[in-house]
Amino acid sequence: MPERAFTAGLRLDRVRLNISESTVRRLSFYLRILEKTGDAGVDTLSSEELAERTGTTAAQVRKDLSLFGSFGKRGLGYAVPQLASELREILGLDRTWRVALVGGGRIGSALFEYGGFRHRGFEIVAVLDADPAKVGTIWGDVVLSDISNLEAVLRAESVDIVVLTIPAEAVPDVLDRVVAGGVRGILNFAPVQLRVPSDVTVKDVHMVMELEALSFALSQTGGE
Amino acid sequence: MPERAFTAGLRLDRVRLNISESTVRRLSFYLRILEKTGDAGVDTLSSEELAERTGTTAAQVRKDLSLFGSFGKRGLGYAVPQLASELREILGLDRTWRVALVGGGRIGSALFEYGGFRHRGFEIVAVLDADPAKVGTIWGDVVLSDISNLEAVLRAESVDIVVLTIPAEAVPDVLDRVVAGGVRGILNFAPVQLRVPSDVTVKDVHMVMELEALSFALSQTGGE
DNA sequence: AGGTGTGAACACTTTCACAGCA
DNA sequence: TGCTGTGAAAGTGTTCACACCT
Repeated sequence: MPERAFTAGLRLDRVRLNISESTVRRLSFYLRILEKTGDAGVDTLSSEELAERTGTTAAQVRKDLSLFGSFGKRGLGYAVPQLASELREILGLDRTWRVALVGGGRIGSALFEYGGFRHRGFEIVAVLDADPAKVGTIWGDVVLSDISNLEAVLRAESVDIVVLTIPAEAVPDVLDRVVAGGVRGILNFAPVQLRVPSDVTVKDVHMVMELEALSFALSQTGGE
Repeated sequence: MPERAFTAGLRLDRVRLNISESTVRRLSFYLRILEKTGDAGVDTLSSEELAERTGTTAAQVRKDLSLFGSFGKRGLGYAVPQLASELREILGLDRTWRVALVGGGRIGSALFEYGGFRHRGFEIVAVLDADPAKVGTIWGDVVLSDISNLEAVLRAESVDIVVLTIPAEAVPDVLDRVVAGGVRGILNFAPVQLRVPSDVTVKDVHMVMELEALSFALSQTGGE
């Protein structure tokens, strides 16, 4: 792995440091804003401006960034393209990730159709489902595989990340085989707790739970 | 030692108390587990068992529940149907919520197709889009409306919650009109920060940011 | 004995406030 | 002067440990 002398010390720190979930989510948001303002021809942004556009505070922005290095210029702010490039490297977005979609049902096909993943470097290289009627159908430039070949497909395609959109009942069996297939990152849409080895990272997207949280919030304020 | 008021006052406290995001998300998860185990014929669950199934700790479960009342029986645990019913009431799920889907593009139509919302009491009563070619098309039992009628449709259908699946550029204008339409809950899929009055609640679903968080996690451990 | 409810301790995150540099 | 980078303070959320009840 190539190292740059300039930031070499910081690079090493970051594996030891415990970077919080919330910090990472904000970094991703900062990057989005930087790309957007960069396209608009702006070449410098202050922590204050970044904070305003991402709904946080200037101090928070500076703290988040300072965990990884000193990217700003005092009195000026941050150089947009440079910081964007740093963030891409920090987030591991300076490469393409190979993604398998496990579950070709409604959510699965929706995510595939959506297409927003590919633009940001997440390429769907395989789609799998248990339904024999779906196996062999063409999805974009991918042929849907039988989930019984899960491990083999994951290894053959060098899959880094699995997007899991199967029903809750199917999870225990499929999850074991995803892990056995060497995958260490899972984006989970099934409304169950995934139990995985500590070297596997899971991020959950639970839309219904978010709706229920809205329901809670509306009930609170509405009842006053 | 100061004497505490008897538990009768807790219901009232709950509007004043600040319940954290994470607590609400866990409550929603507890409810799911309770419904699942209830269907399986189990009628008592300990905090330990609930914790195990939701990926948290027994102390956390008890703390979360104790914010709203004393629902358990010492030495026994929690009665499944009773606690489920309490949680539904706490979360405001003892009613139906009227939802409008604003944005009939890929994500929007995917969410509509998905159908998982209706089962949990979130009924989609309107779909809106700016594309003239889509206006008038039939979505289930709903006719897609022109987004230029947004406020009127929201009021006519007594919409409680908007699911926002429009492109980032369209957000500022549409958001103002959603708020003007009297909606106080928004499930946002657009990758921008929504600025809303304090009586409006927003929950974000940012799938690409979750993928980027996975990318970060994989880059960290992979480099060691 | 067994498991809840809860104050107190602890850990983590955010905000403050200001030194230091362009 | 303007804005970053960062220790210290404040605030929030989680875990511990045990009294208490069935």
